[in-house]
Amino acid sequence: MPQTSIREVARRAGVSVGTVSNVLNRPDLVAEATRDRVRAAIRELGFVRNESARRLRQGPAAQPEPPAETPARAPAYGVLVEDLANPYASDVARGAERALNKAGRDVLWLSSDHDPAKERRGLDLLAAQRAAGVLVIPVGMDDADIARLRAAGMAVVLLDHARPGVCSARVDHVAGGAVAADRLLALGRHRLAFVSGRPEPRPVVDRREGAARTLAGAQAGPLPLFTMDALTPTAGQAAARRLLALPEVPDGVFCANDLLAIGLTNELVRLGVRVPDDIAVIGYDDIELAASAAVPLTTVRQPRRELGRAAAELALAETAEGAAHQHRQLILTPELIVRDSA
Amino acid sequence: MPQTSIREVARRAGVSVGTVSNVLNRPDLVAEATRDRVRAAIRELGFVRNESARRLRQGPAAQPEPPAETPARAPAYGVLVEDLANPYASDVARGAERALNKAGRDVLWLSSDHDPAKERRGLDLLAAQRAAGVLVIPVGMDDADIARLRAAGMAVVLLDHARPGVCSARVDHVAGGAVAADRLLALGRHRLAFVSGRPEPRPVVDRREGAARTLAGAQAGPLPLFTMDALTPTAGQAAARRLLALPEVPDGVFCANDLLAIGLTNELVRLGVRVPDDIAVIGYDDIELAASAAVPLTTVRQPRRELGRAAAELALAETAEGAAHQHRQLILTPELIVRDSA
DNA sequence: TGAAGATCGTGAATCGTTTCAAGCTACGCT
DNA sequence: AGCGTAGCTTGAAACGATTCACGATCTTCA
Repeated sequence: MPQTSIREVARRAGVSVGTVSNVLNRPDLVAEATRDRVRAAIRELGFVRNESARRLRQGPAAQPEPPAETPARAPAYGVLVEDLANPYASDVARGAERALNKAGRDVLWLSSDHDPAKERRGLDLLAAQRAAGVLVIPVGMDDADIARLRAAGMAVVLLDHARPGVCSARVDHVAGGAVAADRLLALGRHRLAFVSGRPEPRPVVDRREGAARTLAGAQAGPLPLFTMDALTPTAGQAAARRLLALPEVPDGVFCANDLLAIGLTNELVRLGVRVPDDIAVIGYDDIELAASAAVPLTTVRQPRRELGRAAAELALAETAEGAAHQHRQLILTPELIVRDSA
Repeated sequence: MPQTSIREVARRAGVSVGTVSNVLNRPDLVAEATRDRVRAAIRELGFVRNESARRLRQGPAAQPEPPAETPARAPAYGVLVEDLANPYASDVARGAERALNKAGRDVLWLSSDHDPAKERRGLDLLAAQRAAGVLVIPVGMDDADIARLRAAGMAVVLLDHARPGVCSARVDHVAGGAVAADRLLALGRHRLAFVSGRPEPRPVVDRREGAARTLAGAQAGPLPLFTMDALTPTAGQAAARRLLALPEVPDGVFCANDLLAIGLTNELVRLGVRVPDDIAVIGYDDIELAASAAVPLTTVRQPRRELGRAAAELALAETAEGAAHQHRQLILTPELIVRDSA
């Protein structure tokens, strides 16, 4: 396939390439008759602008967006999440996308599937494409990765993680863990358990630590850790069976996320355990399903949309300010949502 | 920011640009000492290849992937889904991604949010970037859109929809609706209802039609339609209340998807209705949550991963075969998964 | 010693678009 | 008639990487 170029459009319309480009980018500079002829040629030939050439020519500075035919566009932002199937991640990313779209920017999503190698590949892809920036829930990035992105002129914003010298937006998970623990204590629960997924990421560690510290402060018991193989409802079911098999069954459970908590609660109920009477369950995230679960879930809400929006704004600011940009670490506060499960 | 180019790397390493390019793409052609010098320069300068220039030069033919430094990559495929928060869509897309990754291709996700304008913008973005192809759950595409994509040299595969002259992969939703209806009839249910989301997409219409036809064939009653404002658990809750308010409460409900069915079932149970004894509920999709729901959901399974994989293979074939490619419409068969809810 | 390879490097041409100084017309004004 | 101006259009020079025919050196062997 020979890929129709601006040159052929020009020939067909009987004008120069410069004129075609003008029609595409500054139609007001072109006489109406000419404009129409060019537009017709574009349609007839099925011409689609080659963005690679455009970007190559334009250099890194690309402007927002003048009115245009085949829409001239600023480079897109990438959103790289750990797991597209996780409602927490996709909600954050959607919040970010909305804000970016509002600013006229396109968004590409990539997923690392918790695999550092895939994460790196995705980052390199964005860097090579000279994306405007990337918002990333990191799973294994190091400073060299960040340096490479910066070298490609990209803005970098970390989600749910912090690192000096890089913009980031996250919630205070230690505080989140603390409010969960407070709630369980207030309900008079003392045989507690923390259920989480396997390769403990920092945010989960923080939640546990926040809870554990609160318990310690209240002279309350320890917070044994139950590690499942993922943060999914299926893992939650397994966790329920594991807890019930314990010599001393807990009366309060704090789950690392809502999916886990929902699976766990459902399985408990199915096995005849009353929630919250026999066992109180607290989740984390407040995903949509938490409210409509069989036992509406008490949980620690993360302001996910806002998190995404805030991250998007940091990225846009970094892009706009260039070298003058001051990196900022945003920390939002999570909030306990009391429903039925605890 | 001046964006370090291959030229500066060359200068720093004391070689020509051609040699740097060779180090990048065919390192075996370069003497070891030179290679090391160039690699060092690349590292020191934080050089990142400009993919725009590469693609511009390479033209549409881009090859798979020789061993390389800064990985040279074939153009990516786009996956454009209607709604990233929908587990059906993300599972299909993940199946596709896995297959494409296995073939050494990168994948970018875009979401149309059910908005035809946003869909078009995403397609145009991919076309302008000269992506290798796109797998799309369409929400408003027309033939002109497809022509534009083709003109940009892209492979196009429709997911969950069919259209003459375009590759597609989907399940037979009429059959899916039929097995659901059969199940309800087998359970002796006759006051049935169909619950769905608002702007009825074709696949949902098909499900309903399959069910309605089966009922008609069995001389069984009509299948009244209840339209909610989305296919979400929250909408399912609302649907439950609406059904219970009916003068004649149904004893069997077929939901357009699992999220709806889960929300509906949970709300019914909470309101003291027994599922399936009082009301049997059948969902559609068999998402992960269906199995671990409070009342494990009887549902019509779509082989989502396979669907994605099949679509990916169609796309790869189209890319490989070029003009010789024969467009194919794949139709897979859904399967009833009996659990507790019906 | 000298010729034929083998091994490495070079540098100019190229991809498709944008940009911009310069050119061309037609028109109005003095 | 002469000049200035406004309105359009042109054509060539970038942008950064890849490619490839061609040189330059070095080995090897008669």
